[in-house]
Amino acid sequence: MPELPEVETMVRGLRPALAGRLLGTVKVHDPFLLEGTNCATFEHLASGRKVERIDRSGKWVLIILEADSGVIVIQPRMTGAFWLVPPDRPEHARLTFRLQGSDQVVWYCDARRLGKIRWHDTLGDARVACARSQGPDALEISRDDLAHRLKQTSRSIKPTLMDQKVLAGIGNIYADEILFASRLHPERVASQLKPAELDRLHAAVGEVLHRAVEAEGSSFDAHYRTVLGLEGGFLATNAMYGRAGRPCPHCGNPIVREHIRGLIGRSTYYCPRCQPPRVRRA
DNA sequence: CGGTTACCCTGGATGC
DNA sequence: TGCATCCAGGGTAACC
Repeated sequence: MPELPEVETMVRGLRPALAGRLLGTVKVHDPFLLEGTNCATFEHLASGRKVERIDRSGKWVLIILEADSGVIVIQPRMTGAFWLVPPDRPEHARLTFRLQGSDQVVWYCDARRLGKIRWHDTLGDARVACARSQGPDALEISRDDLAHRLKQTSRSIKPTLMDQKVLAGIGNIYADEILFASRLHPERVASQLKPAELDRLHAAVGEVLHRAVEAEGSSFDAHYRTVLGLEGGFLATNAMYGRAGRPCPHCGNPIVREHIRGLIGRSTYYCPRCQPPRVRRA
């Protein structure tokens, strides 16, 4: 469930706790999440290093160590989360960062163990790994780059927006909000959007994601919390996600929940009146 | 090769 | 009350 706004909230919360700090012991509690290296190697490489800064790439968290001595990349995927507050080890803790000269501990927890933890020797290696599986960040992509990328596929617009190789950061919740704000049906063919529709879509990507970052993301159950354990506020004000049968905030007609073509097993919420499958005649 | 589907994993909600 | 089933969905692999 962490999409771009939730991961951005994690990164902003981690910065004051980790940036510029010297790591003490780093401990992996669950080797299942670790890819490309073993626990002993990872712990040896990371422990005792100074954190230079925390970055985000799409839905990934990058913990960049000083003097290009390594990068820890964490993909929270569905249920990964960071915790600063609990003094004792929380449930589902998979990775622990202790800090030198402090009692502060940063926990990475992941109930469903879908998340991934990777070590990269250099920032260059980490950037290559990001670029291999992610397109431009959704908050940075230009209108023309987005338009060009959507032209390349005959898929529906919703699964295309959620394809991290097209642009990085959008998942199921924000795809629905963005398409509502753009007045586009989720099954519109990505390559057939008109220039005016591409304008609306590009504006909506930035507008919706910025609004969600301001609200510190979305929480619909205990899985996602900010690093202080607080709920994100986005779902208190959102238009579509989780609101089947309730009135569309624009036209008042009931919001529909469906499984759309190309996205089996995931719910899509939209307004059939405001988001018609084809362009209405003017 | 592009598009679609199955599967990974676990906890909470729902159904009988 | 208890057990089985379903559902959440990010991402990748395998499939057609």
